[in-house]
Amino acid sequence: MDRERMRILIQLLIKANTSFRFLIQQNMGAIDEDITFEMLHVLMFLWREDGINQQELANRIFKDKSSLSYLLTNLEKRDLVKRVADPNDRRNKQIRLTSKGLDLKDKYIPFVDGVLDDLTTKIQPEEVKKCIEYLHTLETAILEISKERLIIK
Amino acid sequence: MDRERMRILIQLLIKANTSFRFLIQQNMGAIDEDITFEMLHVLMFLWREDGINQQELANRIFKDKSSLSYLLTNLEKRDLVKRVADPNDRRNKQIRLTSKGLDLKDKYIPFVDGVLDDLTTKIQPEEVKKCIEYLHTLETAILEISKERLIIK
DNA sequence: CAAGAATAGTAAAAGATTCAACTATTAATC
DNA sequence: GATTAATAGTTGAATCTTTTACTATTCTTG
Repeated sequence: MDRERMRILIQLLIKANTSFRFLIQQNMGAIDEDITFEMLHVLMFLWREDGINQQELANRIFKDKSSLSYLLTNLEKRDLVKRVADPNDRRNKQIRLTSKGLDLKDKYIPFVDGVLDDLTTKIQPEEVKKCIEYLHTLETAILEISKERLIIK
Repeated sequence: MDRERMRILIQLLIKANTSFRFLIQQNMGAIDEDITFEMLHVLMFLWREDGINQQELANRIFKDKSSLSYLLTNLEKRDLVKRVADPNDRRNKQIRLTSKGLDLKDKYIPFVDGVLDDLTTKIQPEEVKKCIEYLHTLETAILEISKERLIIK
């Protein structure tokens, strides 16, 4: 019974994730720019914290470093970001927004905020808070088991 | 404040999803078979409901029909499934497990169940139940807004 | 200080996803 | 019954993700 419930929970996790991406991606078309959900995810972070190094950025958006490298290459191609060697540690690359990349902020933030606001009209604040807590518990559990199984191997 | 909370919730959703896939994929290597997390996801469903048509399968595992087509091609290549035209509606393809595909069940189900059981040792049953409820609310909200915005467009 | 270990980022290859367009088939409409 | 619309699945192209291996750089150890 517990296992079945957990299975249902994981399925819901996958479903909600897929649905959210779809929601954003489908409605991004209204903004006349050539970026995808994944690029937007990167940009949204940079709009908050420009100049962060690549590894930290990968950690913060939960992407593999090589996935991020690919995405950044595409963003550089569009002249939205620049990779800059970190003077303090030449293994690192800092990611900087270009002025063009910064300009997109005014286009996309109202859109994303609009979606987030729409969501808040359908879920009670207390529900959001609770959902965060429970999901955090789940995510922490997943990470712990990941570690435990790594040790066993 | 509400928007910020919602943002945090979405981030957690993405993170938990990524973490779960990683947990499964990393530990699948211990089973000496050449399948990925995504293929396993498909197989797990077929082990429960063999012979389902492709569209229904895509719906049930929340994948785009073309993604599923790609995955099924890979599973067919490995002789794990077979596509069979549906005699009642020739637009449809039914997906059937081969005996080889069925044999994998005994290898993978104990593994996946083990992971799910591990998770249940770290989260209270009541927490799982609540998490399902809240996540379902979130997912329903996402779908509703998707529909509303589709109508607006 | 030198050697070995660890780290950040890139690249290649394969798998996976998405979007748009297509074909064959079925359903709906007149 | 004929025509139009809708549906299931495939395909191509681009994007994205993962794993592995690599290089350059930095850190750690003796």
